Amino acid sequence: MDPLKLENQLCFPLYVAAKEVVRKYTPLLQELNLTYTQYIAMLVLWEEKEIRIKDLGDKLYLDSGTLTPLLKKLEKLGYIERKRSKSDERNVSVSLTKNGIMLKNKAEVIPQQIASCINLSEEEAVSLYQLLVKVINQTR
Amino acid sequence: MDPLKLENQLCFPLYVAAKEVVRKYTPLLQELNLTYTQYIAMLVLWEEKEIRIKDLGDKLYLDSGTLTPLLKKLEKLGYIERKRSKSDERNVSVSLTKNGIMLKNKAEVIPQQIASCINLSEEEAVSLYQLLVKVINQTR
DNA sequence: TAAAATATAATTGTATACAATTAAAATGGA
DNA sequence: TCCATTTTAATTGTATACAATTATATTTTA
Repeated sequence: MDPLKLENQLCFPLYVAAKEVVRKYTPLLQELNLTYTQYIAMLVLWEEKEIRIKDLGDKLYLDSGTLTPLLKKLEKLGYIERKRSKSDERNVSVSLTKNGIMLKNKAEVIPQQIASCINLSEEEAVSLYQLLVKVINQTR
Repeated sequence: MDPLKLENQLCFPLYVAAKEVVRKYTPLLQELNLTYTQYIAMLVLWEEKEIRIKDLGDKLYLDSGTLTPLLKKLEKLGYIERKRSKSDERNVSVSLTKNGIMLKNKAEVIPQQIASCINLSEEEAVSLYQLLVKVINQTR
């Protein structure tokens, strides 16, 4: 058993699966003018209404180097607004515009479309989810 | 159960786990002057000695848009050679240099180092592997 | 309180990813 | 054979990721 063989690597199918699933999102998200990363940022905003970039980064496991340009794009698209906090000027918060709120309707169909092409049983999906969470918690 | 909640998304922990595990590789691979993507390309070459870019792309799920600049970097580092096939000039093959072959020794320690920080049981690792393969096969 | 430390977003630089296109070579069918 | 199709790598353009640095603002501490 050679640990340097590609097929003996656990990380490689993880890397490929993530890449390929994200790629599945691409044509669906194009209808909303979003990329996958922009989409998960919108997911958070549809829950939170308003959030500091710092907290958004903690949730998405992304830093300002990724988020700053991404959020500027979402702002240019008219989905969000950015504003610097008055009480602590280090913080910038983002919040939904009317268009951003409305976009949620168009997004409703996406999870089902993805689920139907991933096509795991309920038990498999739960099991995969739990294993991934375990991996994530150990890499922190 | 809101399917648009971040925590109800299967893809999101998949995306994060892949990202974070790849990030774990980064400091280890720096010792070899490699990035993760360059590393998996080297894994294939340590098995195959020589391979067409097309076949390498099929194995790694990457296209020439990613591989061409990446392989040029590996060539510049002195780990591989690129040469166009004489019998079919559309094909370019890559093969290991002496330095590329020797690099394998330095890489031997990496799988164990990663395994120890992912820290899943044997059964969990097998289960995760199989679920990921299932996902990959369904996204093709 | 003044200096040091910390926190935050933005910037810079490097390396993917990938869709779409291009260019060259090879193949197949009329 | 000749032309349309296919195959392949390279190129182009856009969008991440992330380490490292920078610039401000805030908090802590001596």
